[in-house]
Amino acid sequence: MPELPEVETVLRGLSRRALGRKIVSVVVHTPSVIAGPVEQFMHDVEGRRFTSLRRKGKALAAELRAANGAPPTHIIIRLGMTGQVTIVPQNSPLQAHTHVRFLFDDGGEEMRFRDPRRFGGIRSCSPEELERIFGRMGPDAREISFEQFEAARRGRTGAIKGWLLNQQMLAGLGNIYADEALFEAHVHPRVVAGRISTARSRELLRAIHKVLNRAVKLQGTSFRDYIDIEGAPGNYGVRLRVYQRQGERCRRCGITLRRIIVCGRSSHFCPKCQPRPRRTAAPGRPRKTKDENRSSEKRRKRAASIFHLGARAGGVFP
DNA sequence: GCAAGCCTGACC
DNA sequence: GGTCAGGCTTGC
Repeated sequence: MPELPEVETVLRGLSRRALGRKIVSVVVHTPSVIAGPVEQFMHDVEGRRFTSLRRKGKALAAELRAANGAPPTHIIIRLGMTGQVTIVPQNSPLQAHTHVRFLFDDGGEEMRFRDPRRFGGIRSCSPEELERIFGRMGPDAREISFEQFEAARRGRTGAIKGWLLNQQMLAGLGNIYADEALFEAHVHPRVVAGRISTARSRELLRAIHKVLNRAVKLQGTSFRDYIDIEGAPGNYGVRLRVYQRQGERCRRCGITLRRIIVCGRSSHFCPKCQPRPRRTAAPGRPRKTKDENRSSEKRRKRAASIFHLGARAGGVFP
């Protein structure tokens, strides 16, 4: 799954292969993956050149500039669970679930956004909107200082696992690296975030940085769908210690690894290396189920909402 | 049936 | 305000 290291790998690939190139036209096969009006998106992108790339957490942003000196626009790409960005010849066969194509003016190539599960999406925005969206996220997980980490963690009553996955606390961890870092730091996923000792917390942040840095070096983990810009898988898979290894032996102590659900997410851990705390986060109560039918309207709203674009920020409640 | 990221909304 | 279940999607 694309988490911080996978997005970083895509960014590095794009800076080699897309930076400086001009997009002559955009083909949108699946409008619902674009947040906001498609015409606006095409207008913001066509005829502009990739001038810089940024990443925060799992979000990738590209700055686009026109030749006439108009203010720059940005596109933000979220890969979701199965998103892929590749650069291929324009005549290469179109794979199923290819949603958007950005045609370059030189060399007969194009950038493609493909996403079978459609949890990802793309939007265009102004520099100000980009700052607003990035500003809503916590510090990037690779850059967060221990002081920032502690300030965000203090007083939290939920499980550490859910806290690590909350992008407003720190941005970039998903299920794989959250589990790997918790194992590395000997922390049980159900420990109450705010009750971790300062010493242990320091270990945890060190583990997060270690796991992420190593994964960046190995160009990410390809669990199912992830590939880089050239279509190559990541190499961190062989380094996984707990993720999806339930039933297998812990490489550290030999005991059988387990899988439990914490905050609705599968969590893989070693019962011996990550002992269960005496006090755990209280599980949430069962909620009423919503009896709503799926609709294209709902899908459109969701595409907008993953970038905070929907009714809340857009029109109805400005 | 399960996996995932990330939103909304129901609860405290 | 914090916390977390539910739901979206589709291939395995």
